[in-house]
Amino acid sequence: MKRHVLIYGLVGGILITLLKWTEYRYLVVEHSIEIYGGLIAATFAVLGIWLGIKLTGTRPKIVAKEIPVSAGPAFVPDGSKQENLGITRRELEVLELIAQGMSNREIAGKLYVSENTVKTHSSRVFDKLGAKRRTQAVQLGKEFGLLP
Amino acid sequence: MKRHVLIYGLVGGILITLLKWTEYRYLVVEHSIEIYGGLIAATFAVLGIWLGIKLTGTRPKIVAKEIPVSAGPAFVPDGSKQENLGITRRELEVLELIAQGMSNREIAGKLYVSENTVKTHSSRVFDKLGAKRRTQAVQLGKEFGLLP
DNA sequence: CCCAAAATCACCCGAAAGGATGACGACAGA
DNA sequence: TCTGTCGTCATCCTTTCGGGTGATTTTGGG
Repeated sequence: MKRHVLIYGLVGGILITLLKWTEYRYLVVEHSIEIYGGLIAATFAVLGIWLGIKLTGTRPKIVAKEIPVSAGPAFVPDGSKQENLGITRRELEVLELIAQGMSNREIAGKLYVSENTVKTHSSRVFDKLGAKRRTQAVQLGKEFGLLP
Repeated sequence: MKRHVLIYGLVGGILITLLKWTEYRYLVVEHSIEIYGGLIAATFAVLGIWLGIKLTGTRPKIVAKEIPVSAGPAFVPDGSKQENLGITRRELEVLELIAQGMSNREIAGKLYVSENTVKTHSSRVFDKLGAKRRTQAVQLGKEFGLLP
């Protein structure tokens, strides 16, 4: 900032010297006073504008700009975990429906199979997950990345 | 922006008129030319600075500012939802433990109460959530923002 | 074609969960 | 002080779950 003021003063000095010279050169001319004034006005106006821009332009106003970032992680089922746990498609399917709060009977209806079938699937998936209850199976399923 | 240029022109006109007047008034005085020039210089310098500031000040530089936003979801329990559903502290507490996959017996042990007490709490919270099963209660609890 | 894995279904039994109801003490607010 | 809510516990009964076992059918890969 000090640099600008210094430059401004310097340029001012040079201008004054210059004007002093033009003064003696054009004072004889009629209406030279208007030309002289206009010149000074124009010069200092430009100079002022430049100074003004310099004074404020280098200090950018900080504007908070909200950036959405990521809203939904977009769940992707962990196929590798599913594999090394030996969980089959059907079993995972049943687990998902369990996680949605459905009963064995409801799941059986949705999958067009008997309730007993659902029970075997769920029993197996509980075994593989190491769960004793369906709520625990859901919890573990999420931890393993099998469920959203 | 156009307004500023207009004001600038107007002030300029007034200044010129003013200077025209001072010209005839002080031209007789020795060295009035220097005073005159200085006056114009100062005036237009100030004017220029003002214009420069106006020209740049209203155009704030946009600086991207990353705002954490997500990263850690940092779950906050929805107290209002809990209230307008009429769910008490204890009931929510039981619901949370259910969501972690615990059995009624385990919950009873953890809370130092009888299993029957846990069953009443869970029954009540199921009622208030409109759930028929504990897995469904967990699912609904998450949807209502009561659980992480 | 054959085999292994997967999916299907059945039956039994015990454990867990859930519904309904009643009761009692603590505590806060009217 | 009276009342309502909350938390606690119990009992009875039904439903759902989960474990165990066995069996049949489908299906995909060698």
